[in-house]
Order: sequence, then C-alpha cells, then structure tokens
Amino acid sequence: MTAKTLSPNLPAQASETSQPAGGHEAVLEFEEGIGALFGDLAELFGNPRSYGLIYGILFASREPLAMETIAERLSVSMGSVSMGLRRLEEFGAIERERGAGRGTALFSAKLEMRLLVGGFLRERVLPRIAATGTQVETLTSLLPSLPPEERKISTQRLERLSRWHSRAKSILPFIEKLLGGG
Amino acid sequence: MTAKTLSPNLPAQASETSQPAGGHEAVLEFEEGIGALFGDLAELFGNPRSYGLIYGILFASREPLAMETIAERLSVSMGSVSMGLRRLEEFGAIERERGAGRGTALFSAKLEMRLLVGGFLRERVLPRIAATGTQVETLTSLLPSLPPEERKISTQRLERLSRWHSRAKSILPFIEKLLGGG
DNA sequence: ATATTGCTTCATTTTGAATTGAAATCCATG
DNA sequence: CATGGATTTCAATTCAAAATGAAGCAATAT
Repeated sequence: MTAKTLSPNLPAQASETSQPAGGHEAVLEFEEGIGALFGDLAELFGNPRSYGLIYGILFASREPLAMETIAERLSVSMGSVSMGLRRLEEFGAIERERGAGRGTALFSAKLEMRLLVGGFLRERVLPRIAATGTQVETLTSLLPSLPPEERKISTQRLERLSRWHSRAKSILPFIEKLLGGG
Repeated sequence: MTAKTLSPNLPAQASETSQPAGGHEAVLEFEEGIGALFGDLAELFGNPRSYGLIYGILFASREPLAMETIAERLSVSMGSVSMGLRRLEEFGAIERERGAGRGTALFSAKLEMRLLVGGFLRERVLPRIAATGTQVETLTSLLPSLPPEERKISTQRLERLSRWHSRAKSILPFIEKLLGGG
C-alpha cells in the first residue's frame, strides 16, 4: 500500500510488478474466476456487472482489500469502485473496516449469501413491489370510467394482479430464507 | 384489421382515428397502466422493458390482438414486437392463435402468473445456474495450483459457493410454485 | 492550522443492449 | 405455383445505463 499515489483515478492496467512477491499467477486467476461468476449473477438480475465483480474479488480474497487494490485488479476507475462498494454496503453484503490510525479503509465480503440475496430483495425488489401496489390502486380508481363492456373483465384482471401482488409481498421473506442457504 | 397495410414497419404514432368507435380514452389509459406495471417488473429482473409492455397490453386486453395493433399501441416497430412475442411465447406466457382462414395471427396472454414466472426461471435463470455449476468446477480444478497458504481458504470459499449453488438449483421449483400464486 | 492523502460526487463520455427498418422468408389464397 | 401480404431476421443505429476522471470534500498526519 506504499507509494504510488499519483494518478488517483486511472484504470491502472494490471501493473505486473505490484504483486506481494512470488508472482502467484493462479491466485489472480482464481479471484478473476470468482469475480466473473458473481458478475454473471449480478447481470442476470439486472444489477451492474461491476458490482458482482467487486463482491467476487472480495469473496475470493483471503484478506480485506483497499479500494485502490480493487480498482487495479479489476482495471476500473476509483469512481466506479466507490459507487459499487457503497451499493454493496447498502445491501449489507460487505464490510468496511476503517482501520484505526490508518488512512485507507479496507473492505471484506460477508460470506453469507443470505445477506447478499437479502440486500437485493430489500433494496431493489421490495421498493418495486411497493410501487406495484400503488399502480394497482391507481388502476382500480380508473375502473369506473371504463365502458361497461370492458369494466367486468378489467376488474377481474386487476383482481388477479392484486392477489398476485399481495402474495408476492408476503412470500419474499421465505424466498430470502430459502435462497440464503440454510 | 382491414386495410392500412402500407408502411409495414414504422413505429406508427398512436393514430388517433383508428379506435373501434366511441373513442374510449380510458381503455387505452388502463392498458397503458397495466403495460407500465409489467414493463417495470420486467426491467427489475433484467428483461427488456418492451417484453413487459407487450405482455401487459395483452394481459389487459379483452380480446386477442394482432401484431400490428400491438406495435401501434406501444409505438414500437414490428421487428421489436416480433422479437418480444417470440420470447414471451418461449416463456410460455402468451398464446399464438393462427386463426383458420386468416392472414394475421392473434396473440393473447395466458393469465396465470405461474407461467410467466416459470418461463423466466426456466429460460433465463436455470441456464445461468447451470453455467455457475461449470464455473465452480473449473475453479475447483484450479485449486491444486494455488500456493499452500491460499489453498485452504480458497477451498472453503468454493465449498460454500458450491453448497449454495446446489441449494439454489434444488429450490427453484419451490420458488416457482410460491410466486405462481396459488 | 495546514498539507497531504484518501474518498466521493457528478458532468461528460463510453459502451453495449435494445430498437429500428429494410431485405429475406414464409404461407395462405386465387 | 405465382402473388401479395404477414412475419422474421439481422446489420446498422439509437439510446439509456454504466464508467470515467477531474473537481470537491473529508479525514488524517505534520
């Protein structure tokens, strides 16, 4: 973590000379693999790939990592890493450790999938489901102004939607528990 | 469905004059609202918004709709609608009805959420989960080449990942059942 | 206090996914 | 079995989401 504080932001293309010592090629390959795995999963559910990459590299790493290290390994800007770390922290999926008497903060993954999944459900899915509730209400208030021949069928469809909505809402905690890996 | 076959592809900005008769403004607003709702949900899980819009308009509609009608109402090109309909059909969420003795095919939504959710899980999630399995295997084969001090912890993390993976795989059917709305 | 280093923010740029649109294909009908 | 409309395909384009990076802010060290 010494020196090299110039260019606070550049993507830093994998400086070949900065590994601890011993040049353990395979360690990087391993980390990259785990990163890719989480990156793919993140993408699948509509999250930026980079968030997955960041979580992955932390998940794979034996020790907590500094922002700069993460930026270097992933070849992305500090800005991106900062954003991603914040989001992951909101999800409750990583931990920030502001080492006492120390400039740089260190980050580590909380290993329980439960937290990652839960964070996603809480931060992304729940708000969306709530919004769906509002939308259903709005649509319901529209029913009276529909022409009679439409009204009946529209009411039925809306009811179906409404039932599904309450169901989905009440079931989220179970999903979280199931997918958390018990 | 008669006439107006010129311009087979243009986005067709909501021709104000082509409603059946009676000018039921509210019906369109209702359809649009349902469309938006499904559009948002589609987006949430990383699907193109337009797929949701298409499903939504079909879900709201009393009668089956032709491609051209859908394209007009959503103001998108026939190409997009064609793509979207195909995907939704693969999901098993809509039905194509090639009316006997008739040029144009008609589409209608299957109303059971079960099918929509199931289709998404089957077509999108399952393949991705399978890929994750492969990735875990690949990474496992990498373990021996890691330096000893890394090997132990990496093995543990991979095991954790592997456990989560099998669990997720075996639990998908339950999720489908739960979210299907019983 | 002040300088220095670490981190965040956000206007701009980039990038890749979704959409378009025109050509190719399909398929019912005369 | 030829025609014409309906549908699909896919290269090119568009556009929104993500990444960049420089300026601003905060924390730490001097």
